[in-house]
Amino acid sequence: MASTLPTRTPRQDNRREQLLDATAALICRRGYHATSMRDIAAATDMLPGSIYYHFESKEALLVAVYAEGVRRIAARVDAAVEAESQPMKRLEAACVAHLEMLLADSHYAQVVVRVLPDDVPDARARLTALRDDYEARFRRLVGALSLPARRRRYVRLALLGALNGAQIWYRSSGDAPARIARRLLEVVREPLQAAPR
Amino acid sequence: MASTLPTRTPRQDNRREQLLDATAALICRRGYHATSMRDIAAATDMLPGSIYYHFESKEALLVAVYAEGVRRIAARVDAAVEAESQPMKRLEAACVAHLEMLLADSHYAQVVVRVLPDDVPDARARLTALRDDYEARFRRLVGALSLPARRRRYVRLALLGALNGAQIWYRSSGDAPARIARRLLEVVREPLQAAPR
DNA sequence: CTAAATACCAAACAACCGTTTGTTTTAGAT
DNA sequence: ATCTAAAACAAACGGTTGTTTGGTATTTAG
Repeated sequence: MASTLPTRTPRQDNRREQLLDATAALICRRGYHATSMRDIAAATDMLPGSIYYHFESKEALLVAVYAEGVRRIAARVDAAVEAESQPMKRLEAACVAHLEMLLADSHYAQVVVRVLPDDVPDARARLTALRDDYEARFRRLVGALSLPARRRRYVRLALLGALNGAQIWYRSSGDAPARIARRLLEVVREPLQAAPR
Repeated sequence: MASTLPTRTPRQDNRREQLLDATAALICRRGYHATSMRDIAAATDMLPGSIYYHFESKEALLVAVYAEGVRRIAARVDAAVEAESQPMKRLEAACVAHLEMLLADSHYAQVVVRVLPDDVPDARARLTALRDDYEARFRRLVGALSLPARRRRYVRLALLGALNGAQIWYRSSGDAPARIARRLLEVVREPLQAAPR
């Protein structure tokens, strides 16, 4: 017990962060199961066993990346939201920030959406908790729109589904993430023609 | 070359279909990489090697399940759409059929949405082609709504994203798939309050 | 009835997996 | 300069992976 009591400050050449970066990049491109510890080691110029100095398991490494992903996208969204005051503008800012992180700026954030909790049964609970914590922001933002209560839930779910789905079809050659975000929000905001032809 | 020229009709006790069923069920629950050939064999009361009589590789097995998934959900959606004539009713029927298959009725259909083409690089092209073929239906259905041309694309993408996203949060204890589908379509159809508070 | 093709078993293959162990190098505090 | 903990190496562990090979019932068609 308490085998590492005499702890002094980490070295400056600590490569823990580098390890997280590489893992995020690999998992976000190929998925969790298709990424091996040896892949991660190679991307970091390490030997596979060395990773275990920093993380006790592959799963723990994933959870760390996932948590960092939530932290980063949440921070970016929060900052964007705080810059606006009108509820709809705040929601729009959140959507734009969310999608910029998800499509372009952060491998970490992409892992949060790409890795399904069911992919890693033993970490399922922790991953969903992290994700729920993040998505609570959208609950609040949609809640501020003064919609009928029973619509709120589906507006939020539709919006998040539409945004996250972009990860599948997005190409960097097309519309920029911010524009996509606004267009998708626009779909939810403005009515379709309701009359039959 | 042409090693299997003398082909006669398959036996009656052929278990190919059983194999596809088991694979669909397993992949839809745990994902492609987390499902091993031995898992599939066990679920079919076979030995792992025996699978290779029916499919030349694990990848080929996935592609077969995926293709069958597209076939089934497409058939169901087509039938539902044909029963309606008004464009919006047709789209609604498609959404309902899509989500019923995706959330409850078909493991095959669930595989189509759960397995990302990037999970299996060597089959990527075939999987995306199959998926695109299916989604073309929604392109046509949305196209019939007489929307401004530049909105069509994002309406389709938002709708499919919202529907497919339900696979993540759906619980059988909540709203039924058909109701969820109508609620999500409703979000796209009816305007949010646009005025600031 | 018989020949041939179907459908599977049984057993192994090499490669890869996540992880452990013992040792060595290296940086930072004293 | 010395000592210690941090951080990595080197090499292997047992287990699992997808797949192959050779043999054997079983069924169907002529």
